[in-house]
Amino acid sequence: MTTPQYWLMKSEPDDCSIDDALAAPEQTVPWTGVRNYQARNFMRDAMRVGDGVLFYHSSCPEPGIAGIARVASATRTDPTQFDPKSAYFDKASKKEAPRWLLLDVQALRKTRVLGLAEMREMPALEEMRVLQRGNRLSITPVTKGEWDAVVAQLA
DNA sequence: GCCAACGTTGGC
DNA sequence: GCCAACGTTGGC
Repeated sequence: MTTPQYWLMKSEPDDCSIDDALAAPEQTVPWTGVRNYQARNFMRDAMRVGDGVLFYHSSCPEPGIAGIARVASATRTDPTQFDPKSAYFDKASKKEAPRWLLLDVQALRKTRVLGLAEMREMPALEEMRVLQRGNRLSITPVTKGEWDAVVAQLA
């Protein structure tokens, strides 16, 4: 039994919002489109079923945390890398050695949006990975302290 | 649309 | 292995 871990996962709401995830079967969506090795390695090497996920809306009018979710599966091959019609197609990825993985994310509840500006005002989030200058990772680790502070702020 | 910041690619 | 050029991310 390992201690639960916490993550923040960015999604463009035009692509998959917290509402979309809640409306999916079992409130679960395959997290397609991760095309960054560091983020992939988090999924493959560190994320475990049951880990907490802050569901973050990016590239939208109101960026911020929009819901709470959980990791719902281990990793498997992301099929969109082999689909020439997909925006996530990767012509350099070979079937016999897929580069990209996904895992399932289960939405648990929608929250009010905890916006970026409000997050930056929270002392408990001062060192939060996603808020660091220049961060572009779509999946970042969240400490228990940060998780608790976010959940309390949303309550 | 702008632009800062970063990751990846590819020539050498 | 270096590093310039390029593409992408993502807030504003």
